[in-house]
Amino acid sequence: MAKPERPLRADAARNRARVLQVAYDTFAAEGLAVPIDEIARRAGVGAGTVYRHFPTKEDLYRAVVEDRICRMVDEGRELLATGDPEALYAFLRRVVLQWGATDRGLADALAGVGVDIKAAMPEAEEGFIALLDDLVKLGQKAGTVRQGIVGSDIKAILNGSLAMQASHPDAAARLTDVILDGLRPR
Amino acid sequence: MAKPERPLRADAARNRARVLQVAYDTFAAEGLAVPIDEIARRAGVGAGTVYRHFPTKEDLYRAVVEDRICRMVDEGRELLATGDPEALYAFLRRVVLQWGATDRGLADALAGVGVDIKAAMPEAEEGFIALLDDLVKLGQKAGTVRQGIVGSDIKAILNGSLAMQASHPDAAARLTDVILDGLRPR
Amino acid sequence: MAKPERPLRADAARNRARVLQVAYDTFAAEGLAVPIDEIARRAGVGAGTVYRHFPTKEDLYRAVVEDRICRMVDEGRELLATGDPEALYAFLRRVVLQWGATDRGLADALAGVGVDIKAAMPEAEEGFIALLDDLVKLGQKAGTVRQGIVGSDIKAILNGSLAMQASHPDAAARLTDVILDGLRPR
Amino acid sequence: MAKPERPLRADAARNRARVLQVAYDTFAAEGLAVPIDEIARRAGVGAGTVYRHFPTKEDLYRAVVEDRICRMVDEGRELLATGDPEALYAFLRRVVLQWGATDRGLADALAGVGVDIKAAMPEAEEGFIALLDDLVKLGQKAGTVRQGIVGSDIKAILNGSLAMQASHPDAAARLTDVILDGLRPR
DNA sequence: GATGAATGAGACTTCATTCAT
DNA sequence: CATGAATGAAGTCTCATTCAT
Repeated sequence: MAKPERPLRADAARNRARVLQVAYDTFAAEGLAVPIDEIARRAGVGAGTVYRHFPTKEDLYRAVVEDRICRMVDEGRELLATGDPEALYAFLRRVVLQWGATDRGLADALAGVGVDIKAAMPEAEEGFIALLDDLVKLGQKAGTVRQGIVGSDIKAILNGSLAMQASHPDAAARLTDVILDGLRPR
Repeated sequence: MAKPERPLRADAARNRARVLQVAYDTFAAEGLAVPIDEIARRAGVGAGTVYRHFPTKEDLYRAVVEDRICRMVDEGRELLATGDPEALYAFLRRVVLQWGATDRGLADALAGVGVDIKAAMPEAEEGFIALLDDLVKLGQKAGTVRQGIVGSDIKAILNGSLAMQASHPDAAARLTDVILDGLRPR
Repeated sequence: MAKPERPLRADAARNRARVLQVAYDTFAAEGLAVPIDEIARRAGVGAGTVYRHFPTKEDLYRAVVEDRICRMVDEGRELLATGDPEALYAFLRRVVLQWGATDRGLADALAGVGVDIKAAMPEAEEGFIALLDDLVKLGQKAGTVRQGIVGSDIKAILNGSLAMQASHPDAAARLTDVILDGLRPR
Repeated sequence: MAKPERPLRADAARNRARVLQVAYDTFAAEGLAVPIDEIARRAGVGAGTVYRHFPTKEDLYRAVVEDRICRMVDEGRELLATGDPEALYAFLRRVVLQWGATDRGLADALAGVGVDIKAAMPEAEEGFIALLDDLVKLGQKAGTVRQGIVGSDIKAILNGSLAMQASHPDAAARLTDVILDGLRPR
């Protein structure tokens, strides 16, 4: 996928991957305010190298988010493949409680803080919405999800749940179930 | 009430109120990243004047948020006084849809972005939680709110709902109802 | 002395004196970096009142220093009147050890930091030099001060001794005697 | 010597040296109140460059002072090596009259204005005191320096002499000899 | 005359981005 | 290509001085 353009020299690819990983860890742990120099330092490269791969800070952040979303989608696809009527709920719980707990950047990204996903990464956004659509339909067919709900609604609710988890981590598990209850047919 | 201390000179009070109003509008519209100088400019005062009233940027933000929370609490108290078993839901809908729609700073504040409300404004926080407790109990007595929920849970869910409204304003009305449905007894 | 111009209303005179006293204490204790607002606050007056009496911060500082120098001269005159051949040394010891220990502003002033005494307060400067001249002559007549020394030399050495006292207060008493020994005939 | 760490790129070393030189000249000529921006401008670099090499203004000042002190110590060591019983006096005269005449920052630094040498640069301070100790002992052995004096006393007296030179440059040569006379045995 | 609020220039510092090595 | 030094535009905050009350 992406745009191979030119296969990138081996060391360059290694650097790119390392920067991406470090940026992910750092944004997740400390938010978007971390200077690029700091990320470069932690990745063991010069600031210039970061800028070679990601021309602006926003580009770097976007790449991090895109990577995250793709991983989320991968996990969701696996759950979908099981055919479990509870797959949607299992997916949302996992994202909120496991990812959200360690990844402040993810919540921000989904909420549109720092980057407009839809505009910046239409493909990732589409894939994500498509997954949610599929999970919703699976549930609706099995009667575990109320009618009238679509994939983008789930994304909105996921946003909210992540924000809730970020601000009230202790109550998040219980309250996520409360919120998800609202998605079930009465 | 509050702290009379000294009634503040007429011009000072005028400027303080204007700065607070401008800061509110500006934070609401553009988030926390706006420079103090810009707020001063819009308020038609020198930067020094802002700093006289609010020694640090956080102090200003805190004052804005405190003001907002107090207004929210006032509205909530009115709804509570009607004794309507739906008062909790009416309150949350109003906060999310009417306030949240124009007030990005409010969502940030409740989510703890930029200021730790509980630490910075314990009184405002307490009053808010107390209101939510009362609204919850009213609903529980009338059977419109499920057992096991407490005021701070509502605050967490409100946070989430505001984040949701911020990122998906078009679907917010419908989805807020979905979320609130989760609070009702099954 | 000074310029009576108009005898100053009683309350104004009181304010002026209070500001001067507070400014002296504050500069002595904390140096010249203290804001005028702080001095006004400690004096229990508005900043505007300070500026009415002392149009600039330098004017205030100058007045403080002039006042100090006058007091120094008064003490020196008393010692001179005793006719004691050691009067010069007694005077210098007292100024360095007793005044210098509590009055950083004095050392700064004599050293020309913050204000040029000779230019700003020619009268005070002249009176001070005249005193030193008299003390030197008294000592020279009695054979306790070497020839070739004049009043302004003493002022220079006093400056140095005050600087020494400021930076090494513990050794100042002993070392002041060492320095003063250099003034005695061999 | 020093800390090789990494040899610093050629251009960086050049800029660092230039900033240090300009800072030295500027502090010497105009005191510590000069803004960093002004030093950057005179050095022909951006303010950020100054901050890269010297993270705070104090760091810059400290580096300037440390450099000065090291040069002083070097000169003193040379004089010591001659074994001349007058070495201490020659050293002090040279520092006061040649250095002090053009270097107000040096006097300030030794006096502890703006930076606490002992705390900030313990090595430089120790080396300086050790040199003075050696010079004193050389003189005491030869009978040119009175007993009971130690290196730190000389530092205190040097401080004073520099202050004297700063405020009364014309009389400094003569009066320095007077002060130094006090150090000789009677 | 006194007050203290307002002013606004300017200090220190940070950091996204560029570019010489 | 990688490096990391240089840049310079902001940002926050301070304070001498002025001026409306």
